[in-house]
Amino acid sequence: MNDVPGRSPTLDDVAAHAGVSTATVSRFVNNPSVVAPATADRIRAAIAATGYIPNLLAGGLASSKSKMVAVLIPYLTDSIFNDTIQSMVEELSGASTTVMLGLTGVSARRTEDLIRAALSRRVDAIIFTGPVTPEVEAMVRRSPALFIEVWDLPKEPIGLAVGFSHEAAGRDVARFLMSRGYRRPHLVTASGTRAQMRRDGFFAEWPAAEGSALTESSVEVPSRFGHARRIFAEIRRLPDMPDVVVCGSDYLAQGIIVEAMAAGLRVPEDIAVVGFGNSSIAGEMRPTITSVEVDGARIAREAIAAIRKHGSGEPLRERWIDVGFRLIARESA
Amino acid sequence: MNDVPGRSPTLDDVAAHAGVSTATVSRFVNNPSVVAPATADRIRAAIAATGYIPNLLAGGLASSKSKMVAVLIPYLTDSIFNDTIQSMVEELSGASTTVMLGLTGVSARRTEDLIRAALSRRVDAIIFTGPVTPEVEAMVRRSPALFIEVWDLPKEPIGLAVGFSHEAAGRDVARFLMSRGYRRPHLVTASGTRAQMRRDGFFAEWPAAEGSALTESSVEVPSRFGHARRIFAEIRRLPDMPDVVVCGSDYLAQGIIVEAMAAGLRVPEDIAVVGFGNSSIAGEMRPTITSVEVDGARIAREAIAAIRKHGSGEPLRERWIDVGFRLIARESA
DNA sequence: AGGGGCGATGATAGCGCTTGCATATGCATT
DNA sequence: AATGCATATGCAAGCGCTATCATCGCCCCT
Repeated sequence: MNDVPGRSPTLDDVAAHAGVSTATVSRFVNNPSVVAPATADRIRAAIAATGYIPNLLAGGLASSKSKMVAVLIPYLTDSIFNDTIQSMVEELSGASTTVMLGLTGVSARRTEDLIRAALSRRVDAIIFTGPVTPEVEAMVRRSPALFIEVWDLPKEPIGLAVGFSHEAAGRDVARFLMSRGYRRPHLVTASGTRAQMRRDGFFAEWPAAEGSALTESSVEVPSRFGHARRIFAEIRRLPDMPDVVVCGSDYLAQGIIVEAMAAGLRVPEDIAVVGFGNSSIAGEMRPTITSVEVDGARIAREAIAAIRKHGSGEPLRERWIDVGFRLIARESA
Repeated sequence: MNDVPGRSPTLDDVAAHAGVSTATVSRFVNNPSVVAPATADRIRAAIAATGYIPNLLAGGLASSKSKMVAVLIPYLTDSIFNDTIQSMVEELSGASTTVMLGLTGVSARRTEDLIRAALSRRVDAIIFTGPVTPEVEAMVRRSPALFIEVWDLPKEPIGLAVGFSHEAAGRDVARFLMSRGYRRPHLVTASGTRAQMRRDGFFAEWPAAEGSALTESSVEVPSRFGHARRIFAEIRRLPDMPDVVVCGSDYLAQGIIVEAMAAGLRVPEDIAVVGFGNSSIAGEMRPTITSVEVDGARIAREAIAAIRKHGSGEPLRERWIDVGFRLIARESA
């Protein structure tokens, strides 16, 4: 099957086999419609006969575009981004771009290493979520790669930001709970910046009205199911039980519900719960979980549309794309 | 900061700046210890001054090794592999290899495309899980990339297999449940091959003893939390209630527990539940979930050790690495 | 019939790095 | 002093593509 067993076939092999120049084969590979139909057929046959697989390292070097984008997120496990990543990877693969995945954790050092690695591969874009250190900013600014911050809308994005206002989301949740008559919310906030912003929004909106009280506790990022035991224990020790627990993720919300039920409480009658992210489980849990929906797929699409534009030389017109969010009231609150 | 603003600095720029040849800089970058300390210092300074970032496309082309490995899995969301992937990506990044992530879904077509894409990047290895079609096998066999099938131990691995016997795992669960006195198990099997193997193992082991009955239902892969409603409804319609539900993932097990509790049943007294994979939630759920632990981190380590060996020219001695599994009895069964 | 334009193809100079080979230097050995 | 052998560095030929420019027919228009 393989004409030259020792080494993998190259463009030259295909060209020789098809009786055309390498340039023509290259053109065919990148855009079949520019070669004459008859030639195309011969090349196609030659490719099949030789078992040719393009070498994108060489291609990328020559064209200085890698058709590769880096996706850098903090965690994979139980992560609120999972749905977004899933769509992102699907969309990108569909557009025949390779996804380089990096897990930054909370370490700035690691983030830097990953950015450097991405830049080393001359990625077309870096999709990033998390705090940007000055070092990272410096590296990224002088590179031609498009830098896309997702899930948030920083005041001064380096490249493009695709996300929503966490502060506004926090406010919305506060208003919703007030309107439902809750008076004693307990916030569980993860140490990450975005969660803090939602918390601040909530606090800003919550009225210091009579009979209303606001308590809180914190967890390490990410807001996981497993944190629920400790948090619930903390809540029970509070002098006055809160009437609703506001969580940083649906997983944590799920955990709180499980704990509450194990303690013999009813949700939402005895204690209500609000999640965040509208993960698939939110609608599947019993009771179903009131949550804030973020359109992860849309974030993915917008990011990729921007990458495509940027790739074809078009300058980006906007610096922020606000995809908004939507509070979905379900059974848990 | 950047000496030549228009284009990103190359090895030549650094070499000129440090007053050495490009070869020396290249050697320094790849293995600092081979250049004289004084030279090393000058080069280090030159790199800092120019803001040089190596171009791995060029490097890979020249050395025909990309320091990149492809990780191809079916899903990300709620996936039983999440922990494995997490460790895999961490380990790989630590070894300064880039991870190319591909989501195959259940489509053979897509799998092929992803394998082709990986091969196009001249990845050093492909870490794969899922069924291997003849087309994929053909492509992979003629490439120098190491092909590692994880999570399973196929009879004839193409390259290396790192996993465990699903059939044995199924048998173990069966024996465990018998010993605990369960008599009416209900199996929930996902349509994937590995889940089928566990099921077959379970069936082979389960005795057709008197008073014992075996029922089953099936779900699409992956075995998700969300399937629980339908499955539980199915179970309730059974003429005789099973005494234990055996699930293909801890997420599904979690879902069954939630459904059972919502229906007013006690777990495990009224109905017991067994999960699979020992995801973090297994030990955190209430009740904690009896599950089969698979050492995902070990799979990751073994795979990466093999890649490193393969990279340094050593031939692989073994074709299978059995990491085993361990049934962890907890509260749910 | 001549010229212009266009579509299809070929020739070829890099893209930025690695690496085998050659060279140079220093030091221990005879 | 002559020899040998590490060790440190330079030279230069590619790695397999892409993209620019040039060439060649061929058809259409005047």
